Amino acid sequence: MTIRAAPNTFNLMVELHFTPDSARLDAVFHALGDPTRRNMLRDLASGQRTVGELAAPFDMSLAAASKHIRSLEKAGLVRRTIRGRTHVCRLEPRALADAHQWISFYERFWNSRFDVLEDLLRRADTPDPQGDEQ
Amino acid sequence: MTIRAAPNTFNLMVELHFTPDSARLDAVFHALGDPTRRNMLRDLASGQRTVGELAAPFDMSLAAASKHIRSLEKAGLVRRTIRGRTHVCRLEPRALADAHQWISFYERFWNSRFDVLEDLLRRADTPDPQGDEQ
DNA sequence: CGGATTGTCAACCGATCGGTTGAGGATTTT
DNA sequence: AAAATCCTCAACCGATCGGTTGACAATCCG
Repeated sequence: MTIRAAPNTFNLMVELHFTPDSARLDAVFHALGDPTRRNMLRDLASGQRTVGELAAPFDMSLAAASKHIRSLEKAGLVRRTIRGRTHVCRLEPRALADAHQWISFYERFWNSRFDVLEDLLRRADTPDPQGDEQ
Repeated sequence: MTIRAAPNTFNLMVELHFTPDSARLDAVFHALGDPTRRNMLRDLASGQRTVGELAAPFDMSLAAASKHIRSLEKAGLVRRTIRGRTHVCRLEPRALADAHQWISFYERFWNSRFDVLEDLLRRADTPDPQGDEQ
């Protein structure tokens, strides 16, 4: 009889090439991939908003907007506090910072003074078989 | 008889609250919202890769990986040049820069020394009706 | 030529997405 | 108590997503 680690969520995620980090980024980028939700975030940058206020600018049912907000919440981009019958939403910048940082890894590829050189280097590491392109 | 602007794609997009800019961000964030595609970008940061090389690390068919690459391409995150029978992919940093810049708008919400003050100010612009929270 | 190699395409599948409607819970207002 | 307000929930719908398989186009190699 061998001692085996009990299967758990974390092992599963590792096995499937997921990390908690990756799962969060999935949710954040997915949330950002919709213009309605991006507009809601813009709105929240000016201050807290109720669900109704967030929904107002959009030509859709309140239920639909509510789902968008829920998705923002799931991604950690928005926090909600219930005050009586109204739900007040605030921007939660941490998740945005995470996404920002992830993208920052690639910053050197667009804002370095050595753009051209770097590009050449990146191309060079697969030797060019002197063929025509296209 | 009135002179009316001929309907065109741009007008349609404006009317529907889309801008070309927004559509691009949709594609970019959507592409980034999948761990397979993010891993592919990481790979491309080390140099150009063929479709086969990009697909190799993943436990999925080549056709599936090919679709991911296509989605990265559609988002402008990757450029492809066909060289004989192999397709060589390179990172295209501009789209990433756009996404990065979009998120940067919110930078003040996470890295300012006035985090707490700003938060108070954002909360303050909707007057607090002295009620209990939750 | 014939056979690998590289990659796309089209059809299909189940799951998720983004929207709707209707019902109703909870709270506030009258 | 009754009505209005704020919002969620559940069921449903068509479209898109992420994967599969099989066929095949194109190129390289023997």
